[in-house]
Amino acid sequence: MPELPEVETVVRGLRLSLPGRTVADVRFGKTDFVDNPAEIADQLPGKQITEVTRLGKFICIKLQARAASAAAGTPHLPVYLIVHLGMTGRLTVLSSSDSNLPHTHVFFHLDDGRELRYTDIRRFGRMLLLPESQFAAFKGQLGKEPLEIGAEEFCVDFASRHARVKALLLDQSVLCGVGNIYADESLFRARLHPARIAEKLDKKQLLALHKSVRQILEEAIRFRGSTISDYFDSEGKRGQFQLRHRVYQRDGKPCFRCKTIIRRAIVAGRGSHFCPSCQPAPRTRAKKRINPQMNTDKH
DNA sequence: AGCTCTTCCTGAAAGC
DNA sequence: TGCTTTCAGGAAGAGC
Repeated sequence: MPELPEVETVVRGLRLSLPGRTVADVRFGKTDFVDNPAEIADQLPGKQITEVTRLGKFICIKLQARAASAAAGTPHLPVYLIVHLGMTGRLTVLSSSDSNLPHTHVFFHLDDGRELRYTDIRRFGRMLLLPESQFAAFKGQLGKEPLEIGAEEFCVDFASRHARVKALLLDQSVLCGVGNIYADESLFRARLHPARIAEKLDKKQLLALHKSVRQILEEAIRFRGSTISDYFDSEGKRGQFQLRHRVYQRDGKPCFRCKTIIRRAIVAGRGSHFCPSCQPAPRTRAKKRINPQMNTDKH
């Protein structure tokens, strides 16, 4: 599923072909994942793409009226087309003669005859248009960029929280961009069990987590993301980082570090993969324990 | 504050 | 064989 490294890979690909292009026309299929399809279809034609950036897991495509039409009168302020790929979203630039992938729901016709297409099997993605004036507020709702946050800041943010460390890593208002794969891989590298309570971690552990999140994301970007089933970049290519996963979807297989069998359990509502030996479970209060291990096992 | 449950959606895989 | 059920998961919202 597209998380920060996958979205970054898509953005880097789009940056090679979109800036400078003008949107000629917009066509929609299903629109239940689009906030304001009519507005998008109305406002984008005639606007030129000036920038493609990433905010967490969001792709931000900045568009402006071209100089000539702006000079003609009506004030045309920049707008941002914001795209979240959800679970199965894909953005691809294709020639208009290329055949359609199934579940393609948005077509942006460009002035060079090509099309930017949005495909999303499950439609868990999201698309919206933001005027520039609302972009800062949108950005403000998101947590800090995991590749930018400093070690001290990271420690302060986590040490003040009572939540499970896995839940915090996934919380987009704390850190933006980390999803299930990279949360599990980061926790394994930092040797922390996903159910550990953040405020109970010591400084050394928090520093290790900060470092591993950053390292894992950087490595995953280098490998162009992870393709489990549905992720493909803007050129339709698969990622390669899934070949280097140490725990994600490796339940039942031996740990690369110690050979203990990797387990899967639900933590913070998400399937979580960990090595029970490298990542010891937090101490639990001695209560009536029916199943002394993790009582939420699958299989 | 933070946890769990539910909803959205489809296709793969398991169950019968 | 073929139909039915279950499940995965990012994010948001409800309820505790």
